[in-house]
Amino acid sequence: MSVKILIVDDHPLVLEGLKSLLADTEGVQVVGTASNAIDAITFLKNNEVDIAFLDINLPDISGIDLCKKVKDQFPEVKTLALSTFNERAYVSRMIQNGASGYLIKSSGKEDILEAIEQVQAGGYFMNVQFDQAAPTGAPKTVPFLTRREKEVLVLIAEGLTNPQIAEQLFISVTTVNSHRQNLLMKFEVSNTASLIKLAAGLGLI
Amino acid sequence: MSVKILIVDDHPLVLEGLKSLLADTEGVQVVGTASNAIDAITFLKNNEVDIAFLDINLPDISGIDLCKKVKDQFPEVKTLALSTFNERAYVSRMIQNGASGYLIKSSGKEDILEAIEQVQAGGYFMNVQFDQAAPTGAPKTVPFLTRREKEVLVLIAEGLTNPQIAEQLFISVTTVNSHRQNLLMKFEVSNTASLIKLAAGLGLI
DNA sequence: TCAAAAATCATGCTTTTAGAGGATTGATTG
DNA sequence: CAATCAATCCTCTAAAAGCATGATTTTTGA
Repeated sequence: MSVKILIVDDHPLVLEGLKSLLADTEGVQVVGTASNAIDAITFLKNNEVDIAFLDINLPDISGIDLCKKVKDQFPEVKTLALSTFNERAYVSRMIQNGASGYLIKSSGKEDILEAIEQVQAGGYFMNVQFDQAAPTGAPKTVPFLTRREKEVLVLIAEGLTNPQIAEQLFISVTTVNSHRQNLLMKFEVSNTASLIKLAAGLGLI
Repeated sequence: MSVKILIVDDHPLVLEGLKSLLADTEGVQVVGTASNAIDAITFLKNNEVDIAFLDINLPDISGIDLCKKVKDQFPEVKTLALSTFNERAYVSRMIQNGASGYLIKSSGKEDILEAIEQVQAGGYFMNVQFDQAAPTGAPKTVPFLTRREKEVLVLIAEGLTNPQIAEQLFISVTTVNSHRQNLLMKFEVSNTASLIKLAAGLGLI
């Protein structure tokens, strides 16, 4: 009996690539694909799936949220995060949300098959490149940000100054500054440039 | 006689996906793939190619530079830029460097085939999504940056301050500041946060 | 070769950030 | 209920960034 796989990614090329790579493989069967979270959930309701490959960047909701939804509604479905370099740091969040592993999209066929094997056996799979190839100042994990911090972060990225942000959010400049300091602390950086670079690399802005 | 295609991308999945999409298509033949610029150039030296699909983010040199190299050394080869959302703005630079068009990686099969047809006929191809889906404050074009400006930009993104950058580059703080001001001007922004966000979105850092 | 562009430096001024050290309120939750 | 945490506000200082204006020297490309 073959492992039933659902692929969720909004890039037809990735979909096609994975399908093609897995097509001629014994014991593995791509039973469906989806390009957004809603279709993915719908598919899971109506079909039996062993492993769901989840892209981290989806048009409607983030892969992280989708992962949570899937594990909540379909706990028997194992999930594998699909990420690119820049999203490495997201992965720990996926794992926290119940993912059984992750694959970077530049993985070769061997990695992918190994991942499926491991995960299907109830284990976890992590690309080895994960730890070594962490480029330029990526944090170990995506810091947990509060609602307000996220708002402030976005406004900083849009180029607003503290006074402007204060005006926008109807709060005092000192409060904005507090959030700003907290952001710097949580990202373990010491200025706006690094902050924005990291946040951008993590897809937060 | 079929159109001979070379695909240059460092993601096996994209390579596989494109190959798979084009495999069963009449009149189109993927004659080779490369995952970096050096391999691509080598392949072009030894093989006849009609159209080269060039990923914008390659491990060794940027797709923009590769595009230039290809057009210099192999003017008869037509080039098609492969980009993701975030790199839209790069595309104009590719066109300036002689590319015959671009495809975003989320294109479907129809788009890809149409692109090949157009380009092979001597025309240009642009995804329609290009103009409409320009998100959050992207500039019309990627500003042209000088060598020094790029260096300074990277160091800013790494979180260095003007004094630190000055020390690093063995130049005066005022000079660093000049470059910084020029960067702000060229990107049409007024602070570091916006600058880094844009630069990150364009894959410059 | 000659003009444009790049890289270099300076001065003075204002605004914004970064950093330290608090303090208060309200909600959540074990 | 007490502890925790988010969100709010405060003062003060020093450092850095932003803005204007202007100038000299290399490079480089047409």
